[in-house]
Amino acid sequence: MPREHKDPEEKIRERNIRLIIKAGIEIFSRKGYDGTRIAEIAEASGLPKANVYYYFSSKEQIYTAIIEHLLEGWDNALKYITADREPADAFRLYIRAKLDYTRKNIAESRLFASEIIQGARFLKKKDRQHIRDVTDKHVAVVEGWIAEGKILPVDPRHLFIMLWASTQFYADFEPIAADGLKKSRLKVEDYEMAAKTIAETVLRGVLPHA
Amino acid sequence: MPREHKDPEEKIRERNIRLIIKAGIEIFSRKGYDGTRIAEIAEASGLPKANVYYYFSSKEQIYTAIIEHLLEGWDNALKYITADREPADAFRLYIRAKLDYTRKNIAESRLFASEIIQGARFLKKKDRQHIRDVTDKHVAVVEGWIAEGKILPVDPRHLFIMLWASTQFYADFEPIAADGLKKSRLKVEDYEMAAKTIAETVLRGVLPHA
DNA sequence: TAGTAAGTTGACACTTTGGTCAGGTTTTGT
DNA sequence: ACAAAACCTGACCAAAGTGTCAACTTACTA
Repeated sequence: MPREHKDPEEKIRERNIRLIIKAGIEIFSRKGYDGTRIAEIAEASGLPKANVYYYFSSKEQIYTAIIEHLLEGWDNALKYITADREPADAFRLYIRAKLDYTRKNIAESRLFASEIIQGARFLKKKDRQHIRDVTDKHVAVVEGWIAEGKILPVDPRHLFIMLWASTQFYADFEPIAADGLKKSRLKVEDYEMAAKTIAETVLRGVLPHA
Repeated sequence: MPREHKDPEEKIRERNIRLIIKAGIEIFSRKGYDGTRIAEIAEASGLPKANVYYYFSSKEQIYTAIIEHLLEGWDNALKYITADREPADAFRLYIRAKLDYTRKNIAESRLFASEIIQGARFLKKKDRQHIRDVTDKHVAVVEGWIAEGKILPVDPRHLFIMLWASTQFYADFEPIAADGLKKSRLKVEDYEMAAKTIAETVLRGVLPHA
């Protein structure tokens, strides 16, 4: 067990932890929790295994640190659904931001997906609660729009699941998405086309008249 | 290595293989490939580990047998997109069938998702080709509908990804879907509501006038 | 610049795991 | 009933995995 350190802002410490987290994201995302070996994280981060254990007392601690870390980044893409925007703009921004974020953070996305598929074993209660709170807020906004007649009456929760699922898919299931698009790998243009298709379809699906 | 057997329809063999596959689906889906231990599959299937190895020569062989097995079942839900149907009916049937299949085969769905997230390491070339072929066929049908003016010009490939992603999500990411819906677990009604929302939204999104 | 805190690491202990095997029992065909 | 084929399994490896530790080096501080 590593000793308690005093914790001013240290240089070496920060750098090494960053390296470990970065390597961890990459490897956990490809191998899942159980499939990942600390030795591999050590190698990928350029540190000897024992040094990894100097900073983290267990595999689980590395993993949960990563989960914590990626949940922070998540929130940013989800801030576009606000009542003062027009629904069309809000959804378009949301879809683009989400696709952009997942494209630039594919490993994190997959790691999170892996964690959920395997039953959210290490996702803390407070983190799940946070996700629920954010969802509730967005749902309330959509319900407001429905009440104002700005969008058609559609179940907001299922609607968000649709958006989340559709945007997430390109990163999490890239091999299948690429096969479906007849590409060998996805490029930026594919993500742009995805944003366009999802936005157009969903907007026509929820906006009145049109 | 197990010897070659003559292979008439055997009773014991079939039963044991079925038990192993069944247990394997359950455990591989929860733990991923690397996280699964043969001993656990053995225990869950009620057979001693050595007996499992009597029927399968390696962990990988069990795993690929399962993948093969679930891809067969997959095709059935995907047969509803045919040119002689009206688009609205075809999409509705497709969405319902897909959600139904995933709901009744959650473990398989997750296993497949796990496999893809981890880079489709064991998905054979021919299986990927098969998926591509089926997609191509469906894409052609949708393109036909577009040419006839029966649906709006939308990228068929991204459209199918949207549908696949949305339907898949409820099974693969059940904890998150449940959180999003403010339920502790998903029930049949939730899947029905999902089908309704997805179908309504997408249909309004791709059908003309409406 | 001396002393202490922080960081580093090879080697090791212990456990788990995939896979093997030799010899046993049951089933099947004749 | 007999032999052959199919089936079963406890005991056993070698490899790989997690986590530990004592001794060493480097970095900071007064």
